[in-house]
Amino acid sequence: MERQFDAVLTLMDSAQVFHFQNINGVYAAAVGGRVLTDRDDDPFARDYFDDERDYSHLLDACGEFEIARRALLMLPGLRVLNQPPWEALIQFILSANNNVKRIRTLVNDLCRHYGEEFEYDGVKLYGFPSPDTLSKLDEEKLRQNVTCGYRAKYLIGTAKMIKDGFPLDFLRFRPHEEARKMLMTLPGVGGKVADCVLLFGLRHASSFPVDVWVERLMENWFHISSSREKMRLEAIRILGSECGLIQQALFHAARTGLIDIENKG
DNA sequence: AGCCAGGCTGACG
DNA sequence: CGTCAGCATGGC
Repeated sequence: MERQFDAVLTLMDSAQVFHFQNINGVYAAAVGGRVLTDRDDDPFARDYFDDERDYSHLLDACGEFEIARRALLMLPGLRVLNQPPWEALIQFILSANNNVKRIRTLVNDLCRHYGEEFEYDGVKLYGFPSPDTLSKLDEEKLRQNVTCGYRAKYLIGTAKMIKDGFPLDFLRFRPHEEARKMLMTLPGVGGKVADCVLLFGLRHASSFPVDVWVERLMENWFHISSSREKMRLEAIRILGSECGLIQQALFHAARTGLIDIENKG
């Protein structure tokens, strides 16, 4: 039962999730209170890996966005994950103003210190700490164990709000922009982080995160040198209801140099 | 050495 | 509404 998705690209290199490991050629992590590998074929796994979705028609949605078509063609095995919302939220609070390598370090340190321990093929795996666990941490100790700097108070503050009843999972069923505004009331969650949580955790495929790479790409290829917010709305308008899936190809191609973001050669 | 990284917050126009 | 300094840390 081979999947058509590229496990290395999606789980290791795409910066949607940061705690997967290569264990003797199997890609594994603790997800949703269990061990999950790219070989699993149960309902949870199929949902997480977005197996049911048809990605082939995304090319048709690119419209005037020629560079998006190119990015998609270069990355046929890239999938957008359906992560547990809390896991996406924590990872992308840590992502703010950090590079991918360092995000991976922070996420793994957080899980190793405070998450539940699992094992796969003799290797220990760690899940994400619960909101309850995180909300009780001392900020100084957290910063000692996980060198996340000023983000420590965001993690703890957000965990407290979740524990106090913030309806995180429910936002999956609310309209995109309403869910986005709600997320932005959490400490450490601005527009960009909210968009990533919507896309990777809350199944809002119409979410279009604009980070520094996508911003540069849109400036140079569309001469839209405006705010990230305007870029976001413009991308949604052009690319439509699954623009987030296209965004992942654009982001990865831009960040890794697969496409040249500097000049429109 | 110094700029940059999947930005956010609060202050100030 | 928009702009902007400050922020922790480490990669390159």
